[in-house]
Amino acid sequence: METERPDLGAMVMRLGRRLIAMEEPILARHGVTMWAYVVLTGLRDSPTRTQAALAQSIGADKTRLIPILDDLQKRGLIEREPDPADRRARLLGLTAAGTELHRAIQAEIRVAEAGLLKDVDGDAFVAALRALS
Amino acid sequence: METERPDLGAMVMRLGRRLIAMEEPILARHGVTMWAYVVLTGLRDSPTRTQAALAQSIGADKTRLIPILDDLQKRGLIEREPDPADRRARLLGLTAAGTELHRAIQAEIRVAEAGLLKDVDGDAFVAALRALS
DNA sequence: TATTGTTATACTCTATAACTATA
DNA sequence: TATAGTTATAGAGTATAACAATA
Repeated sequence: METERPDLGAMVMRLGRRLIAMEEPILARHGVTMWAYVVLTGLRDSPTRTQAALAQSIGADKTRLIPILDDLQKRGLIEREPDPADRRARLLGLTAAGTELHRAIQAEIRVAEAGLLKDVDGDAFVAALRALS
Repeated sequence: METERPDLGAMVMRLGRRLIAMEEPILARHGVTMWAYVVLTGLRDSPTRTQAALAQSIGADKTRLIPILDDLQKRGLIEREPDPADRRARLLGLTAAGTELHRAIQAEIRVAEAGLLKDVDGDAFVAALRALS
């Protein structure tokens, strides 16, 4: 039997805001926005794609991606070159610098997450969250 | 030891989007927006307040509240009358109809939530989520 | 003609600033 | 003068529509 509680949605949203507040200083210290970090993560997980496919995989609009990719490319964090086989498409991937930046940021985020999870059964929570998300 | 997994923030955001997608048809069927439902919930949890206090408690701007309150009042779901002791303030509360509408919506949401949680240890997940949020 | 990426535009959401009325 | 609520305005974020290059 379950006691009175807030809606799942309300709790998840509050936790989401808390996590963003936690991550934002880390991202800022490394000079990337949340979306830029999401892009780096997306490219690390699946390095070669068209921009449209990347946009869909991270849940963003393809037009929103463009200034983000422009910036990441200018800073040497991603590669972005026309596909020789179909010059309409752009092959995307992390550079060594991009890979390292992502690794560094994610490492800090993991430390912060561990601090948050230490009061609960973290493994069980993460397992359930993975199944639900 | 923890296996490779997405960031907590990414998973929580995905779950949040999933929950919103789940709730939206329920809310639409009852003719209320997400914010209107949040307002009803806020007033049920703590019936009497100023609009500014309500806004803060639900994490909204006070100016955003106004058209929502206008609509809820016009539909007879909330009471909103000047405080006799300080006529600048508006005393807010649910009407019987508002209480019943909120109850009906929340009941449907709980059913939908149960469907979602049936594949995981729901009680443990909710307990951890409460603690974290 | 269809598709990828891009640019230009419009729309939605949200917050800021200015105003009215009470105190 | 200070505060609650309201209205008007501006800003950020996002999506839609039009365009250029390639297939």
